[in-house]
Amino acid sequence: MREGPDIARIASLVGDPARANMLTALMGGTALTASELALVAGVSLPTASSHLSKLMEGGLLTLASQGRHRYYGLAGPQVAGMIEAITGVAAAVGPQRVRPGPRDAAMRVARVCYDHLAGEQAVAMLDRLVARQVLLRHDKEIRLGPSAASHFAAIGIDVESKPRRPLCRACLDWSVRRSHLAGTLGAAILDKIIAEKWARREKDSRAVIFSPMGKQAFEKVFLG
Amino acid sequence: MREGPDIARIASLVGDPARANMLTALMGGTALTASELALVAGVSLPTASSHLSKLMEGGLLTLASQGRHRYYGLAGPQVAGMIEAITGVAAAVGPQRVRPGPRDAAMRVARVCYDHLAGEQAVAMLDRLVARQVLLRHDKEIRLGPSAASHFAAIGIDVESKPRRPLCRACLDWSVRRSHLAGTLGAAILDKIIAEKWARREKDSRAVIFSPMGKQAFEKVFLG
DNA sequence: ACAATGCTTCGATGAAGGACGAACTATGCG
DNA sequence: CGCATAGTTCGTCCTTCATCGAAGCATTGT
Repeated sequence: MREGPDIARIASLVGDPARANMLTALMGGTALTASELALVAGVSLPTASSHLSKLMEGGLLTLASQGRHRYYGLAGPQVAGMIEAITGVAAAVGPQRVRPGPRDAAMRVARVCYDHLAGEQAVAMLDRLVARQVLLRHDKEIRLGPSAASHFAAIGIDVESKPRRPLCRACLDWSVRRSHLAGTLGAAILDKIIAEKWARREKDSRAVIFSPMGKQAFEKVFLG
Repeated sequence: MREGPDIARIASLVGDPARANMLTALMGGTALTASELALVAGVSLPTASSHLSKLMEGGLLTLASQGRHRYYGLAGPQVAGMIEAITGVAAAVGPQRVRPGPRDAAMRVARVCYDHLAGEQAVAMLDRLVARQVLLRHDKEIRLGPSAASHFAAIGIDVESKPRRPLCRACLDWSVRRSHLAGTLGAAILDKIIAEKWARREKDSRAVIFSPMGKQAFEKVFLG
């Protein structure tokens, strides 16, 4: 009636519980098939298919067909950011729910948030990096400290080249209610954790499980 | 079914056209009465009242009763940020709409975005401040340059004291599709513009109309 | 070629919720 | 006190849309 972008259309796409569950599942960063998404959404395959075509039409998802599998993924960081923002409001506004965070203990400790690490571990990591002044923080604004380049280079992460996406971003952790590190640096650190096999992704979940040795290594590098 | 914050509940609140219009109107930053919101939403008063109580229950609005008037406003910056994020996705995803930006030409030039300035003027301002290195920008991250303190002090804006909200933030402008300046600094600049009477708020709209002299003054200070 | 798997389309059903008019409550004004 | 204005509550209508079973396509495997 008054305005350009059709915000109600987008919001109502997210506003259905089945679709919201799908999108939340896709925040794990990996693309999923229609059947998997039907499972997490708790609906039948036809119903899921209908939801998926709506989300596609709304531009929130991308589709990669591989043989008879069709992998759906989030359309991009902007969409992920929107889901994050909505999740943040929902978490802030909804302490009427009994459980204050993720039901699963493992999810509280460490989980994937689109392409970076979230949960207690991630919050502790950002805290420590800021305390050691590897990163400098003013509220939501995070930038590299003087020792950042050498610190991250030592573990094989390049922070010198300027990527198109923001290098550092604060992302409000909805279980701990404090910020963790997002952006390309956050993504690179998660890659590192998985590549070094310090932790593995829990199947069908966003949870990230550290091995005892991996936890030690992670803490040595990031919390030491 | 799987998860903590009830994101579908929040999103579905925004997902109704009438409510979306109300929230968008409240992005202007000023609280509005139920009748005014009924008007912008294009619904009858009873319908609006029903929507408003739902938004209240969802925690998206605050209410200030003054006599027989009840002023509804956005619950806070987090909610505003969420609306922004949704608007961004809707704008990015919805070029199927014929008009690429706000219908109203004045809205394209300058408008209020919750508590700061948006539109062509605002985008030009950020560009210029970055070009002059008053502000330093790496993608979404904006921080103060060396000359920022003196530059803003000269026009009566204090950037030294650290506020709780981020001082600078990039906010994607959905009409121009480039960033403008948000955060407390963005808000302070808008205050300045209004206080100096360089521009006035258009009634019942987010549009900001510069006077000829005000435009000159603004351009001298921020685009000069 | 035939079966099996993965997914989509079709059609019918049912429930949720948005719409408004009328009646009710509350505040302000003369 | 009585009238006007602002807003909410109630009851009812009606549209929208999520849901599922069954059937239809498409791709892979034997």
